[in-house]
Amino acid sequence: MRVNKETAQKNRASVVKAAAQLFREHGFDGIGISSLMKEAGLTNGAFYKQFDSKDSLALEATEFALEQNREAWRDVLENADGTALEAFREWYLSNEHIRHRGHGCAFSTLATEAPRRGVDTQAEFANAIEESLELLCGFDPMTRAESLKMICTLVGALTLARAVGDNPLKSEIVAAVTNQEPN
Amino acid sequence: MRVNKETAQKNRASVVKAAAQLFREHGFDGIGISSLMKEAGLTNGAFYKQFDSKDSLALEATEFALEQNREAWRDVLENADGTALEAFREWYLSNEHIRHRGHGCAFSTLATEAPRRGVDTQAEFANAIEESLELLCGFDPMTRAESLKMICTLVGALTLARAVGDNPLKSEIVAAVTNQEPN
DNA sequence: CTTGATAGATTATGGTGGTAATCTAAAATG
DNA sequence: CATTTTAGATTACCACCATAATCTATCAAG
Repeated sequence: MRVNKETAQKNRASVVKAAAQLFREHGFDGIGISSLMKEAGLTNGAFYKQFDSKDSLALEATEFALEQNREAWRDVLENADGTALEAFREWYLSNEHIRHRGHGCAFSTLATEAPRRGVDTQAEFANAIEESLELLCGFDPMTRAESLKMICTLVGALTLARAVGDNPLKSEIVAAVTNQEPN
Repeated sequence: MRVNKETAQKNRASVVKAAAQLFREHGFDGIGISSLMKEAGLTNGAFYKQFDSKDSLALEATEFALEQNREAWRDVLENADGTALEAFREWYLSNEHIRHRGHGCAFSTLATEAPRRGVDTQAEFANAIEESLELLCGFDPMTRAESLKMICTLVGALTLARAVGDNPLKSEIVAAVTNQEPN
């Protein structure tokens, strides 16, 4: 049945949000439209009234996840207790973040999908990295290159820490990158 | 028709090899058994005479890819022209490597799949990282932590460089991590 | 208040995926 | 050489998937 324009907008947004989470958890090919819609509280049929195709949703969901990223980064950097950089590193490699892929850094979870997808997705990634980079540069006296390198290190560390399961290497990776003793 | 044991072994190996490539390119969910078998020069039906399931092949293919990794690393480190470390970094972030996901570093291409797969896969990852780490430590005067951090940086850089397509950020990422001027 | 438009539900549809049964011809066994 | 075994080919099966048609009830416009 029809719903008012406001509800329709909200529903659409909730699909994008659910997709942004589930794609990060399962990959684009790891989750289907029906599961996606169910998670958003809707059914199959509503999908094509809002989106052209799964691919088009994938692009939107990627944008959304990358935007969430930037907001989270800004939030952590702005509300840091000690130095912004230290706080950021520790938040980024916290056990919480390692555990929750669906709400975590989209660089780690979606970057490997980008090369298989279209140039639009890749442009989104480039754009998001650029903005995140500028954000980071603004908060600490680092050159662009230094900041960029730090992003690479953190993304690699998060990805690998997740890949080893509960192996001791996980703590060792975190420690090596945050310059602390492994626990 | 039946083939001799030697040929059967070779065929099996070629399936694992093809899988190791195609999984890196398309992800585990991005490629099907039939495509896999065709790439190996066989047909659908032969698959279940050699493997229990797609999942079991995924595990073997991951092992294989990770083993290829270690060999490639050793090769580059041993036959370096200048310092082993420099040569390694440059090889790792070469345009060749960035371009060819199917034959490139499995840390970058398969690590995000590991958390969704079983503990076996994760243990394989931990093992492979450990061995690669020891390899690296042996070649240059770096602590374990330093080597581990370097691996994270390189994996992150490769992954992100691939994600941005042909955007200028690609060269910038490579430059930032290899400490050279962006071209 | 009537009427046309439409978001979402229900229900197809065609294709593909993993898996398995059957067939076949060659290899292994004795 | 006769028999049994089996790797691979052919074909089938069932589930699931992306997509689409149809139905329905509400919204929006007049």
